[in-house]
Amino acid sequence: MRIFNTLTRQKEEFVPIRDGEVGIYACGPTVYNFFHIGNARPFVVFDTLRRYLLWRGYNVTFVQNFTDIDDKMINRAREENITVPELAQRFIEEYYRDADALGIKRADIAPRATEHIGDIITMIQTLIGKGHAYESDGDVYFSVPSMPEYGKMSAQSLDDLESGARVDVTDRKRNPLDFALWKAQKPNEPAWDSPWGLGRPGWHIECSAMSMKYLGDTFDIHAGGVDLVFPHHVNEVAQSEAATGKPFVHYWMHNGHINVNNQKMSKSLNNFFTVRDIAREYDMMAVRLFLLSAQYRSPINFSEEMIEQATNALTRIRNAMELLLRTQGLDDDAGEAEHLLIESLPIYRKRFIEAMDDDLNTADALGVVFELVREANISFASGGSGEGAKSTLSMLQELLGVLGIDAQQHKEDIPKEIVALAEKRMQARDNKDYREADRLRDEITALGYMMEDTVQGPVIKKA
RNA sequence: GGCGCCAUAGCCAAGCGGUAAGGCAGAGGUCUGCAAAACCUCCACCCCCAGUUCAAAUCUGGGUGGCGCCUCCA
Repeated sequence: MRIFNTLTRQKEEFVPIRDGEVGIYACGPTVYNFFHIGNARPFVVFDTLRRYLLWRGYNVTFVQNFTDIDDKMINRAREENITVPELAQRFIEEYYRDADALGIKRADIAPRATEHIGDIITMIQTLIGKGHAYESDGDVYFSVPSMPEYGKMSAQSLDDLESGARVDVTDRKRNPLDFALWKAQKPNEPAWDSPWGLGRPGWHIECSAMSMKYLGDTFDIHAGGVDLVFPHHVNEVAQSEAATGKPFVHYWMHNGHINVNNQKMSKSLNNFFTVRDIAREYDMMAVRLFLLSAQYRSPINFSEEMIEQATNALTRIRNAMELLLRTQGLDDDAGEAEHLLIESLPIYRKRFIEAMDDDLNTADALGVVFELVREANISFASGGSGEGAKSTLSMLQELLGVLGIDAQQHKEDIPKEIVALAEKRMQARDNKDYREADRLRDEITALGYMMEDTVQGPVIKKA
């Protein structure tokens, strides 16, 4: 597999540190609110990466943190008049509710910053001991000039950064670029005891401490949104490598943004859509399909129209799967088209792999899936062998499963009254009383269901 | 000001030197009692201008237009 590595700004062949094993750390949410569709992109994209690597036979350890202490947490807790831990607990639960709906597998390890204060303190002590950090009035800062390579990943030299520095200038810092590892307690803030007095960890240090704790000093893949490259990830690299003297991460992956009207979606512009709100109106699997419809590094525009397009595309997949499902019960002879399709199933798999191997090109991979859908429709339109339908369906499900798209229509019980109406309609139809049949179908439609007459008989679906 | 990214049909989106995948929408048709679904056909001189090459959407240079990062941010 080839992965675009932000470190080198090019696609590189992915070679894991240990054969057959992959360690991935993905920056998770700050749990102070519902997450928006822009937040959802990395969750879905890197979940897809994980699923793909697992499918290819790797033993994957996937770590995604919860940031449960920072300014946003403290402010929000105050507004809500609850404690920070209460806020965190609530939005971790809400995170899982939305993430589950999007088909995001739960991380193998989901560490919380507040549960790793000890690890963080130990790491800060190491940095101070090695001369890469210093205490100042209860704060601890990382000394950026102590790492000459600083900023390499963001393609910015120390000089560039210094000239354009817009960071807070505090007299506690020796250099404006230095960043906080530990922040002394301010009035009414949650705090933990430390060698520098009461305080709390800075943002960047938690990811370094937790990722290395669970994945080792050097691990394979670290992922997140592009906006995290600087300063978050740059700082992680600096402090981690300063602490261990070893390379921190081999491959850095960064997803592009989701825009609204070609503008970045952000809280300050107030143009964001939470996944929770979208879920009220749209199928979450369509949302996932939308998120995977472009290669993960390119920016994509969010709009209702895009979700509707994805919804219709999803329906096309579902229709084909239903056709295959119905055909499974049949015992017709396989036609020529079917034979050809069955023979070419491995080719679809191969093309799918080629697409995914190319830096997780899900857009291309989806193209392969849709071609398979069309061939399935052609081959099984008027019957076919149950066996053939079964293998086609399982290939389709396998590929969709890698993308995390559960296209299986969830079997809902059709209410008895609807079934009764459908039976009456069948009788009317058999009697060639089409007027009555159509009237009954309209009635069913009005009740929120759909009737379709297929080769295998009538089908009732929820509209 | 510094550092990057992008520009393919009405809307999305692959393509990475050999003559434009796929999805949505639209038009016509086939099938069907009618619908629906499905299938078939149609719908792109790849932002502009130069250059390299037998051959460029694909490489180079220059424009133009959009976006991002440099500050909390997925």
